[in-house]
Amino acid sequence: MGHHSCCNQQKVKRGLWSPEEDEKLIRYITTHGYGCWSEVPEKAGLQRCGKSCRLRWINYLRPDIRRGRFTVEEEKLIISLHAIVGNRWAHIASHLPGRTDNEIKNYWNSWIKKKIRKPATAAAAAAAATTTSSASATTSPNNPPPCSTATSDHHHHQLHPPPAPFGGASATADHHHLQLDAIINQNLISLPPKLAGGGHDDSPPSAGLPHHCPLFMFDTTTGAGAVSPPPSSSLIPTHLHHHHPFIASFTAAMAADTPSYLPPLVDGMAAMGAAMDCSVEDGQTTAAMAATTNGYYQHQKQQQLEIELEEEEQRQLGHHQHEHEHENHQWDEEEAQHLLMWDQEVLTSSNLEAMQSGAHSLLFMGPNDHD
DNA sequence: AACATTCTCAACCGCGGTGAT
DNA sequence: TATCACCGCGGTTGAGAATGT
Repeated sequence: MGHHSCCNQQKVKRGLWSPEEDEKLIRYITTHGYGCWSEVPEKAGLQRCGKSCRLRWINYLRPDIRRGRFTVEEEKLIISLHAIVGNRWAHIASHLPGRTDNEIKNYWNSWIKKKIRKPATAAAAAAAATTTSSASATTSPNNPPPCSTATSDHHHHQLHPPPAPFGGASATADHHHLQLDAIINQNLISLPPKLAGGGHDDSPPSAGLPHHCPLFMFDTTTGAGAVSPPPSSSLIPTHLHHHHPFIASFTAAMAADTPSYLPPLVDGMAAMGAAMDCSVEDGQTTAAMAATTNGYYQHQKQQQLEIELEEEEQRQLGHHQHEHEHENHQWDEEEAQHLLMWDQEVLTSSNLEAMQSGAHSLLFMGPNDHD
C-alpha cells in the first residue's frame, strides 16, 4: 500500500481516526471551512493528507450526516436510481440527504453480496427458468445468470455494473444491466427484513416467482394467478426493451410465462401507508389502492428527481430517441393511458377509481418510469 | 467457551476531470 | 498545448463486530 500522491513528502498518519483528530478537524472546518483540502491538515494540526481529511469529513464528521439503517424509502430510491445511473454513487447520494456515496456503496455491495450468494439455491432455480425457457437476453453467452458471477470469495462479490447503463449500442451495457436487474429483482423477492417491511425475509412470496419481473410494475388487469400479456405485444415499444432495465427484465419474465405476484415493493409501499388490495372476481381483477397523501416522495423532491433522471435517460438514450421519436410519441400519447405512475400527482382518487374500473392495465411505481 | 465464518463500514488507492499556469 | 496540482469519484481493502458452529 502506497501513499497518496498528495502526501508523499509528508509523514502522515493512516488508519482509523482518533477522537482527538476528529475534534481537530471539526474545529478547523467549522471555523475556517474547507476551501482547500490540501491545506486543511497543516492548518488543523493534523498529520493526515488532505484527501484523508476530506474523506473523513464528508463520510463521517459532516454535521448533516445521517446515520443508521436505511429506510424503506431510501432503499427504494437507491434501487430506482441505481437502475438508471448505475454505480454512480455520488449521484445517488445526492438524492439522499445525509447519506454518503460511501455508505450507499457499502450498503449496496453488502446487500448484493449477501443475495448473490444465495442464488445458488433458491434463486438459481427461478433464474434458470427464465433463462432456459425463453430467448431472453439473459441466456446469451454474454448474459450469464447473476449467480454465475458469484464465488465464495469475499472480494469477488463486487458487482460489475455498466459504466454507462444505457450506453448507446453497448451490448455489454445491456448485459450488465440485465444481470444487475436480475439480481435486484431476485433480491427484492428475498428482501432483507428492514426493506421487506412485512418481514418475509428470504422466503419468496410464492414459488417460481418471476425473478426478472420489474421492480415497479404492477399488473392490474389480470387475475392474481396470471400476468398480463407480455408488454412486448403492444404496451411497450420494442426498442425500450433493450434500453430500459425494468422493461427488459419484465419482457424476460413474461417470456418465461411466470406467474404474477404482488411485488415486494408494493408490500413496502403498504408499510409506508399505501395499501393495495388485489382480488379476482369472475376472472377480472379489481385493484383497489389507497394512497396516503404523503405518497412515496415529497412532491418537490420527486419532481426534482424526475427531472434529473429524465435528463439522464435522455442523455443515455441519445440517438435512440431520435430513431424512435415517432414511436415514443405514440407510446406517450396512447400507451401511457394504460399506465399509472406512482406519483402522488398522478395517483389521484379519480385515477384510483379509473383503475378500479379496469381502465389501466399496468402500474408503474418507479420514479424513473415517466415517459 | 472457543473457533470459524460472515458482515459491516471506515479508510485507502488509483484514475479521470478540471482549472491554473 | 502541455504540465501540474488538486479534487471527486468508484473500486477495493482490511479491521473489528456479529453471528454461526
